[in-house]
Amino acid sequence: MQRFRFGKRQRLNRPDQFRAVLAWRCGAGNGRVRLHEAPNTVGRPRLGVSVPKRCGSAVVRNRLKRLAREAFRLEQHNLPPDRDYVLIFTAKWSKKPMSANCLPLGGLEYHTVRRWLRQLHERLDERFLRRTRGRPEGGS
RNA sequence: GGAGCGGGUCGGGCGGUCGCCCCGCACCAAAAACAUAUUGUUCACGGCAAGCCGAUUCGUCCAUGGCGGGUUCGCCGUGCUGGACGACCGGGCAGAAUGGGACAAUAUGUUUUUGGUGCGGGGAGGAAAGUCCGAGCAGGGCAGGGCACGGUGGUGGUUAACGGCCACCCGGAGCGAUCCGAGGGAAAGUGCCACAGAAACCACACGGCCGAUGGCCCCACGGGGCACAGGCAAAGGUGAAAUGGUGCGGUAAGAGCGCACCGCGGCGGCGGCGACGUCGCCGGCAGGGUAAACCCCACCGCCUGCAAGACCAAGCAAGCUGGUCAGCCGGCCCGGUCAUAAUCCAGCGGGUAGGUCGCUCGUCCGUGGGGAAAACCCGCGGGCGGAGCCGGUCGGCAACGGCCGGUCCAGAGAAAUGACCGCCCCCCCGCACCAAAAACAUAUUGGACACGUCAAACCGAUUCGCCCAUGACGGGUUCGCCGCGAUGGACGAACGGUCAGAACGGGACAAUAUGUUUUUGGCGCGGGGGACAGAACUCGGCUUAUAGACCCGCUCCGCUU
RNA sequence: GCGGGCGUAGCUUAAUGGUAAAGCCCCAGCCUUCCAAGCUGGUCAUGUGGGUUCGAUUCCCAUCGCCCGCU
Repeated sequence: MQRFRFGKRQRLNRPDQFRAVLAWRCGAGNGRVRLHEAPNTVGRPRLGVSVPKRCGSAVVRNRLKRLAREAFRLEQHNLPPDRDYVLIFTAKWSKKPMSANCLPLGGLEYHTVRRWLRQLHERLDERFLRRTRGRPEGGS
């Protein structure tokens, strides 16, 4: 029976970890979020979420991070375990549905974020494997 | 019932599954430390009886002689030599035995850390927000005064403190409940007041009025004229604002010149802690606005901020240059302090970007355990403090304070409170049903009504038409008659009456029934919505955002009793 | 977290408390065979809400938005 947990050891905690993932330069985005991947040697997939301040107020940013964590928690067994992931929210969200150039937060659910995560990972997977074979001892 | 004012409380609830952060307990795994045991290695680590030996030392006894002194000649004292015994010391027994230490390995136990599993407990707000004030706390080596600068600004109180809060005063808004007010000083000084206006604070210039009085002229002696002296400050369109306002008197014209009321100022009495109020008297006005312009007065204020600061680990280069009448409290001065640079200050260059504490009530005492320990850790009990929260009570109009009791349980650090489902609650929309009310339509019944209709026939002091008879009277005439008209009668039409009201029709309105629509309420189904907003060292306030729900007190208006 | 600063036409900037200015842009007209340039005229603003004042872009308070510095 698979457990769907997401503790502190499954997250990226330090700024240099984030920088290492982004320096691998393997990412894709869909206009609302970006996903980056990089190999690790820990033996479990790890996620780091980055929500910049332009996404909205503190309530909005907390909401986005919780949705991302919930999506990763339920999707983690479908992802390759030897990688680090960084999910970056890029669009501007708002609680008010009528705001200009803001996406409404009300209709966003974790299913949507989970679907984005899966689609972006499928787009990245082939590129990731090619780069890993290219430099087999790269991640020293 | 409607409209409104003030204050307070809450900020969806219950259940299930999965998940996050912190704390405690238990178990498992790993690592480290410590303790114990065993084994091994090692150590210029320690000790070892009796018997034996000895060129150690001491004591007792015996023997012998020497020396010195005394002598009662018996001997006494002292030392040396030899022997025996005893004690001590050294050697030896005596080491590859034994004890101890260090190190290593193994086993067991304990503790700590990390990870995992299970159980239990706790886990966002009234504003956590904005960062507008005030404090605690920390640092600036020591840390004070003045100036400058900044803030506040009715009075009294409250508080750790505040620009907060409470009560009162004054001014303004409102019918009112209530609300709003940076609300000291313009007679200390400076500045500004556009345009308009005679003039914006400076004289009363400009523009005016009068000419009573004096002067001049004329004269019919009643007076009139001139505007020279002189008097006056009322009118002067403007403006936000113009040297008190209105009215009456008064005058040559006028004027607080006089009076009344209002405003203003001064003095005094009374009430109040006070701001101030009130009463009386006096002054006749003593001179614009602006201090959220500079300023004056009173009071308050060091600066920096938990990314403060302390410790540990790692790393780098105790590097270079300059400074010393400096620098250290920064804008200035005084006072204070360090004392010439490894140490202080500034600049350049180099390294780190990890962890623990601060930090989530604090502190003290007693006791038990661990411990070398007064340190420190754990458990239990109690006390004290706190500007925390809740309740009660007392004082106070209140803010608030005193006392008593209970409670003090978020603590992350790329940053925890979430996701899904079900039921319930509140609001909105749609549909269906039920009930009530209203409107409309239809039907039936009743039906106010100064609403309308009614034939034929009959009647008529009505009107008209036509016919007949008579032809007054007037006019014309071709003398045949014509025209107009009166009267009477017949006929026809109209009009009025009778018939004819308890008839017929219309019909406000009322009742009943049915249907439609609307509104309200209830119930059911479906759909949508439930705000503002996320702790980051901690408190006290303020400000701002906020769907709604509930409670309390009060005001005004309308209706009913 | 703390400390500063700024919001004026579509854009860039002015403006002692007294009619909000200029350049570019846009629109219309003139000129030109047409375009450009030029000329003439016009439209368009003090972030928002209060307060002080006779009068606020300016002074004060609150609020919203943006920028910068410490780190």
